[in-house]
Amino acid sequence: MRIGALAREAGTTVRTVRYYEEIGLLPSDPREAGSHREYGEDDVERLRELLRLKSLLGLSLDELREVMAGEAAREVRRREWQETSDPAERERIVREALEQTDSLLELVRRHKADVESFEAELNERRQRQAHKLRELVA
Amino acid sequence: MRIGALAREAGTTVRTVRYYEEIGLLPSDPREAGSHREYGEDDVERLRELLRLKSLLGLSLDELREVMAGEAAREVRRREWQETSDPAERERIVREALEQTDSLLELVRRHKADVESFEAELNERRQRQAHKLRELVA
DNA sequence: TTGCTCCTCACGTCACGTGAGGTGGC
DNA sequence: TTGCTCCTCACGTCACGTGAGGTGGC
Repeated sequence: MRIGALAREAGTTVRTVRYYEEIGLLPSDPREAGSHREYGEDDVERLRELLRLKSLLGLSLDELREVMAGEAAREVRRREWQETSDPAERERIVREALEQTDSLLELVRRHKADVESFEAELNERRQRQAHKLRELVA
Repeated sequence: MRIGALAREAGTTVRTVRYYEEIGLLPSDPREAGSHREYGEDDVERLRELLRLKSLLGLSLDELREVMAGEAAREVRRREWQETSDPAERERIVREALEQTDSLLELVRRHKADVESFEAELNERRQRQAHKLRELVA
């Protein structure tokens, strides 16, 4: 899969993918200078998650880098998982993955709470306006 | 109220206020060159609303300008309201205000739906991980 | 061979941050 | 008079957009 396909699948532009690689948000396995980049399905997923965290929660690329420290660890965990069959090891890996998911959920819920409080404020405003309208029509 | 107080009250910086004035998001009543800007309580409210629409929904300043066409109209409505006592006129004004509030609510609800669908996806991921953990421990 | 996509500079833009140097009001 | 805040340039930065000019793969 080349860069154009990746960008299309993830819903962004080729330039954004190159920029994310430049600043280290996406992996840049060493290529011959001028040769094409190659990507897989997990790159699509990773990029999609980055884009959603950015557009929905408004995180900066620096903040994304911190969150993605967890995401990079996620891939490492997958590989470790394949390489071990020790149940104790596997349990540790799953517990780490759970922690990462929980911290993302925390972020999303906090943001949702802010959105809901704004929504509530607008609803009150609507109530007042509707009330005023009823007064006038009555 | 001067620019520093306005920025503090609204939770932003002096530079941002000046920039918003420069691009026409905040009013720039003509001053003598070099003299101080003056603001009131409604400027605080307007700025707060701008900042929330930007940070929560991720709107660009161009998009804010469109939304604020409605907000500017809101102030105009307030003045019109004071100047008329004709019930038909007043009814029209309130109906316009309601429409503006409803369109903001639409924006907020759409965004909230996106956030909730991301939250749901993370919750599913959490479920799968918790399930895997139970398998390992059992 | 012809299109389409890819590559690397490199300058432009949006939304401000951050001094530089100077002036106004309690 | 001394601080603090204000003012206007103006250059810097972050997260890309947008060509310019050239190369690679079906």
